[in-house]
Amino acid sequence: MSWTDERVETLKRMWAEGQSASQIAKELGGVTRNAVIGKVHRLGLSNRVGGNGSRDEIEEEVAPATGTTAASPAPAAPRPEPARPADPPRSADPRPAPERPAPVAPVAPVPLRKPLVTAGQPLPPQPSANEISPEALASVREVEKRARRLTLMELTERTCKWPIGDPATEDFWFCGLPSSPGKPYCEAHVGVAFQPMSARRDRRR
DNA sequence: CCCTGATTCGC
DNA sequence: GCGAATCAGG
Repeated sequence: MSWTDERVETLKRMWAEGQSASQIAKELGGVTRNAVIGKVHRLGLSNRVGGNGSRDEIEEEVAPATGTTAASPAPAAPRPEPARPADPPRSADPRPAPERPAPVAPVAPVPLRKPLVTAGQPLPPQPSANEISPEALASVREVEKRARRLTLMELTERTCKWPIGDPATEDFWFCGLPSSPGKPYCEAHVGVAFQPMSARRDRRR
């Protein structure tokens, strides 16, 4: 595989989206995450800066470094300190605003997520204490106490993706325990997710 | 152990 | 330019 324009484009897009190198490699196929990372660096977009506010330049280039540890006390960065846009803009302002209702914090501490998933159709499995073996149910209850409570983004190919709680509220997370190889759920949840046809024969009436 | 990105260096 | 091997972490 070679880096065609299209593949590079995909790489750039996914990298900008914050996808990991391994995910990108998987998507592209035919390359490893190392290849992706290597390419990312060659493209000069190693610093994953999409819209981050903290601009920390790492412009250190201590040249000498002769064998032993150079005891140079560091050049002491000059730090120009660009300009403090504190509030001088309102230079000749004879009558400052009476009062500011609120300082207004630049960032809301709480995302204020509520209707993340409005009551929709595709509510996942959710065992309805229906026709599930008692032992399997017990196992699930037990396991859910130890669930890792992962968020959607934290799931990987080998974490249990069993949803727990109400998707419409904050009380929602994914099991996250190690999933059975090749299965989407951990052992306990596999037990309730995949039922033999024989075991679930009619109940609809 | 799973994963992440960073770097090196022979090709 | 490429990417496996390796490094350095979480």
